[in-house]
Amino acid sequence: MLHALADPTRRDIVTHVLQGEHSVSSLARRYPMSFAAVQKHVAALERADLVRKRRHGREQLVSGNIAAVRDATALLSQLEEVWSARIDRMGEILAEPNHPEPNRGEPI
Amino acid sequence: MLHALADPTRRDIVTHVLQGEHSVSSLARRYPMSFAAVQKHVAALERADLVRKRRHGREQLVSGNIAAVRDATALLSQLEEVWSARIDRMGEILAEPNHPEPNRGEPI
DNA sequence: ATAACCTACAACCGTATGGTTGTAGATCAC
DNA sequence: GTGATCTACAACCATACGGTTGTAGGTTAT
Repeated sequence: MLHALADPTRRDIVTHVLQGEHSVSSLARRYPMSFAAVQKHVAALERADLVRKRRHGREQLVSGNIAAVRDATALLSQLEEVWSARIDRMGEILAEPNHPEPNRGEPI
Repeated sequence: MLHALADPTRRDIVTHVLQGEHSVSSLARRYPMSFAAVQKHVAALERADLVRKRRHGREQLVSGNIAAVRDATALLSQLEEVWSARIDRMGEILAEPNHPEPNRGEPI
């Protein structure tokens, strides 16, 4: 899923379809690559559930799935939480009376 | 950078080195793959500046760069902002008097 | 000095990725 | 019906990815 968002073209596609539905071909016109290439990008986003498709006559309308984007963001936020948890622990340790030397377990 | 975080092993490495410094070999011991493989992962994370290395004797101590993680999170958050901006616009449009049919520019 | 350890890097392999072109099925406009 | 359009998919290509093994250099311990 993060892999799907790692490509700039795909992020741009997600940005646009989050603002409203777009057909695959109208999306394809925005980028300097073939229709098939954009179609593959959309398929990759669809596989990651970042995007949904809805048939409308001969065209396929693509829209963004905000929930999946939030999931991705949450995943990264977890990393930040780990970091702040470490900071908290450091605060606790420093708050303790006569704390030992904080080496990495390698006694001198 | 998102690509660097797309791999589960690399995310796990980031998680650990955000909590404290670890040598490359001690990291390697955590995963069911060769030392060289883990070394490559660390190199990829270093290229994305998600991780820093510091020489200490014969070992190389790896630590996490929280700023880069925040940048990645911010990048995804921008997508969510686009979404909420759309919601806001929808509110405005609905608030307008006699709004026209919101088709996609294809007159019937 | 020798052995053990940590790291870096190159070479290789199978597979996935991002792109292309081409073909074919639906659907719409005329 | 015919032609234009939108989509899907297969085949192909070059490159990158994630993994392996092997080699070599620097550091520590004995």
